Amino acid sequence: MKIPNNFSVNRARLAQRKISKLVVRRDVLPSKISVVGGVDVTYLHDLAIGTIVCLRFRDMKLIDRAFSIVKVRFPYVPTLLAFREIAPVVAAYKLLKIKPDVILVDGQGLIHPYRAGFACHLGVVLRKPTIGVAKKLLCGHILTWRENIAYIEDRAEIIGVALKLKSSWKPIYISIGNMVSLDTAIRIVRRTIIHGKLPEPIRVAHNLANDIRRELSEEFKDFLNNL
DNA sequence: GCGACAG
DNA sequence: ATCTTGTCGC
Repeated sequence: MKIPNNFSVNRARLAQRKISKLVVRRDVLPSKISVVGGVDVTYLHDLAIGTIVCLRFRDMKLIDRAFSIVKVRFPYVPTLLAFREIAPVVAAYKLLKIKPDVILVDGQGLIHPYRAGFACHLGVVLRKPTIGVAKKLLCGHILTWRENIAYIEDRAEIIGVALKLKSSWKPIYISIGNMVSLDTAIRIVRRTIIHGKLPEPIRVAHNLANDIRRELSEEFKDFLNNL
């Protein structure tokens, strides 16, 4: 698939400029978090499978989950990921019985050239606290390490942190999405990491998405093979 | 102009 | 992200 047309890209840039202005960088969430959400999106041909899970903060137990399957309407373009993934995630969010206090997103928040990563985009659209957790850096650079954490700076602005969970592992990159301060975002991410280097809500959402994709490809095996 | 570039 | 088994390393 090719980049849409310049008009769509320009519209997306204008939208990102507005979204970045709507991002709330202070804590506007309960002081005692009780439910943490996690989202992920996976693909099967031209279908996007969006998942969202709710874990009880106290013990990271799964208490609700939902998913949606929609046709992909936007190609993957670095810096425009949100436009590709937001539809399936919002659709899944609406199906939840229990709404999370804060949502962990697989991707960047403020660590984005226009300060409008997927976590910011989703947080503004849902008017919900969100946090971006990414496995790679999209922009900016790592400043001085203090223990296992280092700020990420871009154009003279601190936009997130790199966190090394094991000396031999590559760091993960944490940035705020909406309605949380960076300090709170770091605290929440640290408390939700149990296995591996990703927060439990994101891992569970990722596993759910993969399970659904496997079932789908199994169900339509013959049909898909003839494409 | 060139390179880099979340999932 | 996805196509994919064994395999190198902690």
